[in-house]
Amino acid sequence: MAYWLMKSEPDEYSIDDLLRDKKSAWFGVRNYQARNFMRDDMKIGEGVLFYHSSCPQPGIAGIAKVASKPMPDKTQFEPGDYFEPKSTPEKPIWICVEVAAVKKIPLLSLATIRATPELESMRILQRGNRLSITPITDAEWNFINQHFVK
DNA sequence: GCCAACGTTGGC
DNA sequence: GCCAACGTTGGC
Repeated sequence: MAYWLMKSEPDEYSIDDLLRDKKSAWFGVRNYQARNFMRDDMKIGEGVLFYHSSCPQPGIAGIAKVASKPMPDKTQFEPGDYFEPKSTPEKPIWICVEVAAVKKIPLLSLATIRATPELESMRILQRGNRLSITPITDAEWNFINQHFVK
């Protein structure tokens, strides 16, 4: 069992959107490392911290879980921002999973994460980290659930 | 809007 | 395969 943090810009897709939809494909990831986590490592039922990025109040806004096996990201075949000319249905380049809402939590702000010694190991705090999907350790997951999830 | 950090591209 | 140039991310 592993745990994950997934970033989303709330203007694009927020925890409230996921609660409304119950479940959503995590399409639009165009980074190989993040894709590989979805394709190779994420398993149905694993816990996800839903992180709001590029917004006035960045931080962890809710809990979700992995809800499907890996599947082709269909937006790579559609005209628009996510189109990938090198992809074919037989050999899709971009892979995603579905994510299901669990609950919203009181915002665990980036500032609070920074100020919490038990969370200083989190990948999102490390220098230059830009990955939109990062693993979360058991210790980090348990600490956040005990202290910040109601 | 700025800028540090990192990823990707493409010429050689 | 190297590496400079460019693009993107994301906090501030």
